[in-house]
Amino acid sequence: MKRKITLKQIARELDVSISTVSKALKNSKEISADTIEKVQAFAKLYNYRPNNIALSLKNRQTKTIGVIIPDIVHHFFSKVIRGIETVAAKKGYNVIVGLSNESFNKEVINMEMLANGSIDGFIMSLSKETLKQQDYHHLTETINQGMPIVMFDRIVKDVNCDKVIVDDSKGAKKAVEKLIDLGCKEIGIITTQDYVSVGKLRTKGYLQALNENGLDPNPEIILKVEDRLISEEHLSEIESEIEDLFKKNPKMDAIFAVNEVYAVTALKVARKLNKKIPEDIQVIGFTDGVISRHAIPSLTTVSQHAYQMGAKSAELLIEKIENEDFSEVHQTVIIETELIERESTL
Amino acid sequence: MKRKITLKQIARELDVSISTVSKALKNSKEISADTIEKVQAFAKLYNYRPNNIALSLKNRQTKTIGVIIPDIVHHFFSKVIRGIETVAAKKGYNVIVGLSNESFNKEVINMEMLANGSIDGFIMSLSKETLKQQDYHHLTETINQGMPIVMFDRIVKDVNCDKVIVDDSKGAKKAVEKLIDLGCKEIGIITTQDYVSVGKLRTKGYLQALNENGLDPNPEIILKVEDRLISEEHLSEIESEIEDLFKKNPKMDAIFAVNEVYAVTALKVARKLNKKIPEDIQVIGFTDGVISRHAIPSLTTVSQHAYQMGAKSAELLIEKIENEDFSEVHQTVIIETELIERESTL
DNA sequence: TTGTACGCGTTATCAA
DNA sequence: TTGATAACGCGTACAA
Repeated sequence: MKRKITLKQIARELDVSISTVSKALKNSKEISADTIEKVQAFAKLYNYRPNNIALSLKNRQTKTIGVIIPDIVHHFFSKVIRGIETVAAKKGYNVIVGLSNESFNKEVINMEMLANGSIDGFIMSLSKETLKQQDYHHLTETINQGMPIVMFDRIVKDVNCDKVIVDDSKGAKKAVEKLIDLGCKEIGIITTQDYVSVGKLRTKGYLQALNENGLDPNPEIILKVEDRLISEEHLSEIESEIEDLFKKNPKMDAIFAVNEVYAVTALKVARKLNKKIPEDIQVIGFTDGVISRHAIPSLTTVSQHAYQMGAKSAELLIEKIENEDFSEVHQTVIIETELIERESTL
Repeated sequence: MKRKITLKQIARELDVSISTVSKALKNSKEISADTIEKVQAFAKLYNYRPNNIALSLKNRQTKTIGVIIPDIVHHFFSKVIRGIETVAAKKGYNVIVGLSNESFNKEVINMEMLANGSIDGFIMSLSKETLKQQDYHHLTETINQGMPIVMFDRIVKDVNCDKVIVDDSKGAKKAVEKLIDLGCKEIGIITTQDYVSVGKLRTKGYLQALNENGLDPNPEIILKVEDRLISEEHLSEIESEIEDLFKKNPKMDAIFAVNEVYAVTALKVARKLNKKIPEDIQVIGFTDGVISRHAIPSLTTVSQHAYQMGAKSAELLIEKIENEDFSEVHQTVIIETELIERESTL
């Protein structure tokens, strides 16, 4: 029930001034050994801790990082957060999380809420709606107010800030090349609508790999799944789109999927149609999460190193926060993807 | 580059006093229409927003909730967070996340860091180490300082605070009864070591179901997996423990697993040993996450309604924060589990 | 060696 | 109708 103790209360109890207490707690040599001991003993007894809010106000920095992501129930994003949190904790920062839920409005509201002094900088990945509307005023405004931002994964070029991305295009290309190496001739892709930047880039890599290897892209086996929230209620609709793809293209001998859910759904459809994996059809997915690891057969995937993306983002942001000098130069860090081979490829 | 604008700056520009500006922005009728208009126009132009930190200091409340969990890369916990965040956002609260990573020390450090004014209350689930050591001084101390705590899932009775749990024992019992109804006679369990409270309770429910149905528990088919971090490097060791279980008990016709990973690993082992699911062995897991949903065959599970647990926790906490009167009465809310039937049972 | 005064940004009370 | 002042909790330059 008792409220936290303050310098003022200690000062009153001990009949000294507030500043004496403050100094004594910091072992200032301005203060006599006697007083120091007395004050520290008392402070310890009452478990005194300076009030973070007061410190924030005084120092004009909160030692906390704001993270805004579209969704937290998502292996990729939660792993990024873990990376952020680890680095943040190491450097004495807290992490405050805002969820946009893929909505532009929630993204804006969350940012405005946090930008008014609650945090020292943002790490964020854009919502689909934001990407679609191409409205980035909330980003540019906070940047103009001198608050650093680091964007990761779902970024946008026009905004002038640090960025951490994966080479989506190259990662996809490597995956498709792997399939080609394994002898596949008719490689299908299950991807998203074009406005999702990462989906577009992965499709680009897919096409590049085909071209450079003298294979003609076949529009019949390029499936751009209609947009809806991944993984929840619409799974069965996605499934039937994929089933169509399989049925109409019996000669297809490989699938590259731009995310886990599409990949594992392909697995499911294949099983339903009595196609053996990897013997009849080989499958590679993008994003290495629990679904891929625990799928049966386990999925070969392109790992984005989500943890490293988070860690790197946090490093960049904290560097900017603590080093005003760097505020003009922005860098884009590319995290290398890695092909993790498992059972869904030969 | 420009720093956020403050009342003081507006006052200086407009050559009025700070308090006049403050009142004008609040449409106080103490202020003349002229002044109000002038001030508001200026404020709008410069996009004035009150500084949250200053408000927190003044109002002695931060409007943010601290959440401490063992791991965020975990479907259950991230779903809880989503529930917390939704309710928090609706009531104007922010969510700050601390990860204990199953370590007692990190849990304590995180709490101390946040307890010094950064937040208005905690929502937390204990780390395994804390459960093991049974040291809860960090909880009781913060409670004594008047900061409300809501514990969920991995709770402990001795601590006097609001709690949100699932009826683990009952949920497990229902699952095992289902298996019995389906004709299973030799139902094995894959569970954790006893100090993990939820594992112990689920095992208890399993035993109850057997007893009440006249089945003798067979210690041979009760596997308490050695403790290690789920899901990461030690998967193959868990797998071989489970494989042993299967091989030594060929008559076993069902498995109840206390979490998703154990359940899906059982699936894998069964496949390896050419046991058909659900024809030869039926499987039910606890915790309804992506792994279960996307497994092939998809897993019948006991859903804990993680989202509701988070939402309820947030409601309880905010009620305590905003209603000092309630601070003495603590309640324990039990969220009903639900059996979600899928392909791994007949 | 200790204390006073000020500032961080805001609001509330009271005085002008 | 407006403004000065105090207070939230802290740290520090400067005065005593």
